[in-house]
Amino acid sequence: MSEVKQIRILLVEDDESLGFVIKDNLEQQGMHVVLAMDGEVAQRTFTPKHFDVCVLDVMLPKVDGFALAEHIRLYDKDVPIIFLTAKSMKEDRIKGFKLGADDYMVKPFNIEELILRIQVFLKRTGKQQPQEQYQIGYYTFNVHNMELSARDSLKQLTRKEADLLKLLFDNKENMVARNVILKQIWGTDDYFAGRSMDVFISKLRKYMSADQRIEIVNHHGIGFKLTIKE
Amino acid sequence: MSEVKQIRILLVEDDESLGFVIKDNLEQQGMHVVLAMDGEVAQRTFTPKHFDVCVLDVMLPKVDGFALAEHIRLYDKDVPIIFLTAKSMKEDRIKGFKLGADDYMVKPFNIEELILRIQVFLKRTGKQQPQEQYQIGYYTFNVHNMELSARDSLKQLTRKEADLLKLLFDNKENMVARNVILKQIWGTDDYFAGRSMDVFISKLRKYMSADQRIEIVNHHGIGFKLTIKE
DNA sequence: TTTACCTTTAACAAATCGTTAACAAGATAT
DNA sequence: ATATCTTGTTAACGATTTGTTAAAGGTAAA
Repeated sequence: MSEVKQIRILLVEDDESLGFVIKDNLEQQGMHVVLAMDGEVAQRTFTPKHFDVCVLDVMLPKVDGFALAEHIRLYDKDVPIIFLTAKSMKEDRIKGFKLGADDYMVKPFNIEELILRIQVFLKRTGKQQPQEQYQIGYYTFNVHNMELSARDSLKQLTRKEADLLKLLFDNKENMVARNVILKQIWGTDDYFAGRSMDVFISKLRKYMSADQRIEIVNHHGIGFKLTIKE
Repeated sequence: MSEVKQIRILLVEDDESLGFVIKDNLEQQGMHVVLAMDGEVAQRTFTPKHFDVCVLDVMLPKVDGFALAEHIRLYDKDVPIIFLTAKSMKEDRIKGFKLGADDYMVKPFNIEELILRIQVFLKRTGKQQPQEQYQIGYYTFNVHNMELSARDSLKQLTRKEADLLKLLFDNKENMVARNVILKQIWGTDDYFAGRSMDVFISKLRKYMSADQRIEIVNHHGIGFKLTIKE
């Protein structure tokens, strides 16, 4: 089938917290994100043929988004550019499109929509997002499809099962505290959420019981740890 | 819609069964395929300006693929040539590329990838395929006409049915989230759009129910996945 | 306007998931 | 050692989601 490389995004955003929120979200999608906080740094960071999509704030210190886009276009006339702008002024929009902006989002925007638009470009340029596939013992865990497959079996996980397994795997060989799991996946860490979690741990153990090397161990009063022997 | 000429492919392959498999697949894409079983026949068959892409097996009886390429290049220095080669020998590749092979594939290869590479050439040379045709089990789905046809039947799909089927097929074997489908096709993801989508899913299932291998599976609260077994 | 066709809404059945309950088994502290 | 708290496991419940068919609503062509 087609090649699957990690998608690389250049994100230029001077608002630190927003920048990190976007970065986090895109990384959860399996993309690699380089975040630049001002236009000057971005200009130095940009390398032709390196990024698959650029996301630029319009208002930036030192070198603004439009100038940056011009710079990028000099070196790469194809890379999709998405502008982020605080106002919906038509002139901005037109100016942006003249410089070869391919899309444009008005703040505040929905991050899921940004992800969607990026994916549209990736598809258009024939690129594909890698699917996160974890190897757990002899199981393969496809995060996106929430499928846990072995040589002969395929178990469709539910959302919570998949979230929990991913969290444990992301911290494999390390203890994950009960309340960390609970807050992250259940949003609360009251008694019942805790019991619910225990039920899910039990389910995951059962699903993976065919591979003796995989263990979800409990530390009394602390939390759980996913270990894979050898 | 404007009239678009049918794409013509010259396929030279001495392995009869492989030849027919490739021919079938390309024809399902709406291309016209002339299959020659040896280099000599191919040489007589080739007419300048007639074919849009040539696909040549390297090892052929009588006149081999490289000699054939030389012959073709004499008369048409632009037509893209793709070599099929059983071995990945370096000398083979170098010899081929010098004679103007534009791409090559090592057997055994994925037919979908061959189709993809042909499409790259068609795009590059400004030619377009008259119509996208997808193979879904034993159905053929013509995106432009929105027709879903089997050996004996032909079902005219509506716009939404066709959009939905295309979206699912573009992500076949992968889960497509409900809200992704909804935003992309319905433009909104409110409750009623969701119910409407469920109705369309039900319709598509019914249309394709004759082929047991095709399944549109639901993952509770997540989305749908089109799978084609085998 | 009528007609034909497509999409949405409604209505009800069926399936699924997360939570809770209930009880057993471990672990820890007293 | 034993009382208390935590965890393991199974099953049942209830809420939500989905499957499906039919009716209603919309829209564009005749």
